[in-house]
Amino acid sequence: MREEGLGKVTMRRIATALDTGPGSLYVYVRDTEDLHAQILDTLLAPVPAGVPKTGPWRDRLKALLSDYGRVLHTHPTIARMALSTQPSGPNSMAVADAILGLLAEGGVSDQVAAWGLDLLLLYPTAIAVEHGSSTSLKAEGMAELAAQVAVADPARYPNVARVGDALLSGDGASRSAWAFDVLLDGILAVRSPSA
Amino acid sequence: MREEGLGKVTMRRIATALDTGPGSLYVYVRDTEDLHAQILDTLLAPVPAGVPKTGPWRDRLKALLSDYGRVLHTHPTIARMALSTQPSGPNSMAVADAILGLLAEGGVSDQVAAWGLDLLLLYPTAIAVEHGSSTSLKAEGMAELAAQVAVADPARYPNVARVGDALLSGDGASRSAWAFDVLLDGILAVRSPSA
DNA sequence: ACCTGAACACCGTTCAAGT
DNA sequence: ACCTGAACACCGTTCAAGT
Repeated sequence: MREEGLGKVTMRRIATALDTGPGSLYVYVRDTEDLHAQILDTLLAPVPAGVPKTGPWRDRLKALLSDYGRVLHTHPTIARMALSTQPSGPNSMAVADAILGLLAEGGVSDQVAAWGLDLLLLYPTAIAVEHGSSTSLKAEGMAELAAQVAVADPARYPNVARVGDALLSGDGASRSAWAFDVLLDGILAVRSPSA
Repeated sequence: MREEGLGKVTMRRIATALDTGPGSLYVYVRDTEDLHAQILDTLLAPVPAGVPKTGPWRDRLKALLSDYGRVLHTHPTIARMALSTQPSGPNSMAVADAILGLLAEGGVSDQVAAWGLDLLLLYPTAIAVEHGSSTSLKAEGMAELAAQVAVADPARYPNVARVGDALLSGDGASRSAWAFDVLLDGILAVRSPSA
């Protein structure tokens, strides 16, 4: 049934792919949101098993988050949904459980891990949505930003001018790896929420 | 011109509000994306000035990021755009400059600040998009999640079961404040990117 | 020359009407 | 009883035709 979704995943597209009319899907799903949620959960099935069983917890956690990000990255429409709704379903739950387990292994308290989980999942999801818009547009925006930075009036924007090209340095992969390190360092350093 | 946008901000809606046909906006904007970008930049105008001029850099930075988040929070359609495109325009630039300045004040290296800027802006943007879907849906999703956590099979999901209610604890404001602390602690702790 | 809105190609969702 | 697709209410974008 819900096998392919690399392009835009819409009700009508799936309906016509199934040789039926729109509205027929509403027997199986309540909503477009629900449709996306069900697809995401099936896409997530192989993720928890793919994480290495040995090695430092931190490396395993980063591998898990990268895999999660990769899934969303290839399905931007689904990523958009994952951002607005807490993913539910057995496989999403398995991913969450694995993350909590690895954080516990790293000595993170349950309270911090509970809130950290959301933060850790939010990053790859947001990145996937960010890259969702066509790549050409992204490159164009980058070029525009580069031009703006280069031209930035040092009097009005002293810090932008000083930092300069560093703002544009690095590709997606190295930035993601760095971001996971920031998040994990932050989670290890932060004090427990006083909820 | 572009004054109100608390609901859904669409080409057609603005066009009819301006007593003209759709397509007429294309004289002023290239795209829906461009429209949103221009609106965001005007919304951001008062933000940099609103940050307190005295006090610890960290508190001022958190105040700035909160203000940025508040703007996006009241305009979810715009937030969606801000997630997919690097905000451009003079006021976005001023916000970026202020953040870089505060990080420098905190002793963060330019290299780290450059990458940290993106990460710091990503969080409030993603949260704004997340809250974009109608509040009732969010509450429903929460209830569903609560049910799932409560019912979680401790054999299959041992960590979810153990952490339990902590996953659902805290409101948006306290979670956001905590997340900013994680990000800042992480940025202060992380090693410089080896770009 | 410049603005415009009809037209095109899409959406999600509902619900009367068929099987 | 159950599935369906015509119909409704929206979108963004283009471009021929008017001013």
